[in-house]
Amino acid sequence: MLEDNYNHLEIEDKIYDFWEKEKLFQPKKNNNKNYFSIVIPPPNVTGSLHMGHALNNSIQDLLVRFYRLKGYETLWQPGTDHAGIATELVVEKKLKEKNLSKNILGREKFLKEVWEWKEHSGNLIINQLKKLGSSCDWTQTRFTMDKDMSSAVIKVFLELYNKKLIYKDLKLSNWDPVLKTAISDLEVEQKEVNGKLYYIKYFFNKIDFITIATTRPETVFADSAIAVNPKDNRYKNLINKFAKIPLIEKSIKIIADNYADPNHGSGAVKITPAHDFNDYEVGIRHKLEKINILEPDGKLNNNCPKKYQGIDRLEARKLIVEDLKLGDFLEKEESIKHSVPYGDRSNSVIEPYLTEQWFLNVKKLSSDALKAVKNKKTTFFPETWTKTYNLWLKDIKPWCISRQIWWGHQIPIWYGDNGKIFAAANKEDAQKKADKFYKKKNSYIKQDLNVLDTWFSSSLWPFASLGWPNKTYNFKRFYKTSVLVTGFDILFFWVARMMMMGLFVTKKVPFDKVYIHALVRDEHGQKMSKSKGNVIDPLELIKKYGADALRFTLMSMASPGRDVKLSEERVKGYRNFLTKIWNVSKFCELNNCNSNLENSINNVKLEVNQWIINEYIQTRNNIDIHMQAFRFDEASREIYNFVWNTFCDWYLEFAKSIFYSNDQDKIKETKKVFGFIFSKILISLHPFIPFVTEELWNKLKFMDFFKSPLINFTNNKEIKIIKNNNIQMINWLIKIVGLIRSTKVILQVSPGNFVDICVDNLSKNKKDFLDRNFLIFKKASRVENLFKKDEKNENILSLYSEGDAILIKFSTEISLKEQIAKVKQKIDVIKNNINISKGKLANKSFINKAPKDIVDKEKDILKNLVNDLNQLESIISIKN
RNA sequence: GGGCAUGUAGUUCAGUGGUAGAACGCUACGUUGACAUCGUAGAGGUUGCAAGUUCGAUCCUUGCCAUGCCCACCA
Repeated sequence: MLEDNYNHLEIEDKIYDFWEKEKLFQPKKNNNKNYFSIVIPPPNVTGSLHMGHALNNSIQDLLVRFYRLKGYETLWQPGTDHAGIATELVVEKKLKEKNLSKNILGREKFLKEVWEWKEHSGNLIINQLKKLGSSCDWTQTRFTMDKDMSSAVIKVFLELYNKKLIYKDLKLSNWDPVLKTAISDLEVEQKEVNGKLYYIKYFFNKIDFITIATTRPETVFADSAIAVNPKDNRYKNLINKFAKIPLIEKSIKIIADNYADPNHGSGAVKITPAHDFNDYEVGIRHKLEKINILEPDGKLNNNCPKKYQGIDRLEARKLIVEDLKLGDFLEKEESIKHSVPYGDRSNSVIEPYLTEQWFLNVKKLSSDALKAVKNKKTTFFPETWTKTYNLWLKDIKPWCISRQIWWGHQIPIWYGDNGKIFAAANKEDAQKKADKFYKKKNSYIKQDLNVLDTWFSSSLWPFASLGWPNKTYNFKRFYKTSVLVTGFDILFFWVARMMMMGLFVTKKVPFDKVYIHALVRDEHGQKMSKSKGNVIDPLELIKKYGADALRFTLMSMASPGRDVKLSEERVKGYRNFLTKIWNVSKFCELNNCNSNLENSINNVKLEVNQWIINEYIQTRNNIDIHMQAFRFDEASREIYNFVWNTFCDWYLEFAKSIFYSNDQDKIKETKKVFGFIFSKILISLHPFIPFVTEELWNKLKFMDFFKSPLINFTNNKEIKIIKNNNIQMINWLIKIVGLIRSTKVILQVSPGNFVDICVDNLSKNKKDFLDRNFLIFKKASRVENLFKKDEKNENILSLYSEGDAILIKFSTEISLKEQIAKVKQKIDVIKNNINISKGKLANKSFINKAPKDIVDKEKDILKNLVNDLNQLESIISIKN
């Protein structure tokens, strides 16, 4: 027996263990060409599940389960990402608690710590994904720092290096002084802040000076010129003269360059090639000296006066401004709003900093990536993201791929004496190369200390996680992958780079389609953040309402191109849906509705049973259409409406009437159909709410019957719509029931009261239909008997709807006041509609230009309206 | 500065060139047989504003307004 209430806490873990133990997440090999594969966006190994993951993985699991049930050979490839900087920060924080630091430990010991941390906490996120119901093939789980993944990374690096697409360069890069590493352009966030613009005087002699404006006065020591616009008449005569940098009295030249904007600041700008990207370019044009004034940690170095050395640049700024004031070098200061670059991980001010870094020439790779999307080898959904993708790739800059941290793939480059470079897959190979070059044994080599940007290995994920470069079954069978499901926030970081690398390495696009979902926000549309305190923890919701409820909520709200605004109320609502389904199955069990019908569906005779079969097929077809179009919101709505509004509200009630009758044939057939459709419902619902459906499949013995757990039940015999026009008339019957019910409410007759009706004025077809289906009609409408139309009684009323007329007789006195008022209201509405309709039909252009079926439809509408109007008016005249 | 979205019921969102839909919420009422985590009925709309195309626009076009996001730059 089924328990009274659905208890997700007991069931979800139990069901998950069952799936996992039975190895039901592994691809079921088939010999047809249909396969479906997804690689998971690997979560950070040290991360924990947030609402974005919940949405992302619910969508993936929905797709994977949907296609698995369709009989596709299906793989969901899982894994985690080593997340270089993020993980290093976490471990460093841990060390700090123990009064340790990575520098105290040294590289080797530190990395050991990180590995230990990974072993210790790396399964957390995976276990959380399991809570959600994710049906990944965990036996294939990969980690981006695993041996295989690492050798894939090195192989690709060397290939790119040998093609000269990876190169080393000394130039300005974004430098994070807290993390003490270079970062890529993408990792820099511009933030609008309140700052000051300082106007500083550079003197030519004791009296004359030129004023420049800067937001960064601390960089004066790095100045190597002052630029003015050659067309700027104010400064024309100063070009090629020398002015002195305040505080250090160093002379720098005034140069002419179009970069100087006469309308900006004072029109004269100081040029600091080593600390500003634009100035760097100017410096190259004018062959200016690059003076670096910062230590890697952002403190001023010995290129600055002693007084400021060792002081952080932001602190030094204040000191220098004070000193400029004292020396009368400061003309004025202005408060301004300007944007300042911040590191997305450390949240510190990023410095343009002159260092030697490794770069990947992505420009060369981008053209194939653009072409592939243009030729629709890969398509985006929603399509509009294509534009964003194109825009970014068209204007792509070299990717700085080296990081001065320790946790990551160390760059496979070795240096010999004099900095001679040996690129090799491992130390032995490098040694051999070096020895050959230096013509001696055990020549000195040292590996490059840098590691690769985490996104470098991530960009290889679709093929490397499937086993490349080995010719594994999974790689051959499942690449290119079917869909990539991801958020728009990593479109550049990840998606575009995977496209480039995938095409470069495998010559194939890594995925057929890219589904881009939006952000999950709170119910007011606010971004969830710890500081706002509006973070909804998916695990808490799962605990409270079940993973199924959370999943269904997320799917129902996953409308394309829109953020998901999540409120707990919604989750509660869908929890109720689960309860509803649970209760249907109790009904199913109570009435022994469990049978296979697939082979005898053509023998179903009752119209109501034929009707529900057709309604189901229609629903299933619609779900298929929506799923293929990535309309998970529409798909979930479709099944929700069918289950609740069609199956429960009507069919189940109809079935009751039959079950409680004496007609054994009808009972037998209806029980079969009820069980059959319910089993189909469980199948259709399973991708959305896998736990409860699997549990019920099992409990209702569908599993015994179909010889398969629901998760990979694929023996779906095609069932077809039953062709019989009368079946549709169940919907008409439902409308008549509604008419009787609402009439009772208007007249304030208790809904429990029975009435008699007269249907003599209906068409023969409808009368016959009602007669055949009187059993189910009777209970739903609470109609006791039929009466003849010549009967006279005070309590008889006519009801009209769309050309149908029935009489209704109440057993008690009724007050018609309410009804009359209602009818008058209705008459007004109809009159108004008649006017609109008449106006349309009187319009010659409409008649001539509108399509014929529209005009005919309009004529029909008018006919029905006039008909209803006449009948309604006759009621009023009688009752008055 | 450039670009991309989004404005529809109280709220969150669908949808359609031909009489505007759902869920939640709200109101009233409860028919013994799965379910009160329920059922029945109902109220609720100038589809952001304006112009254009059209026989007809909520839908297509343009402009404006509002909101959100992305990219670039800002001495």
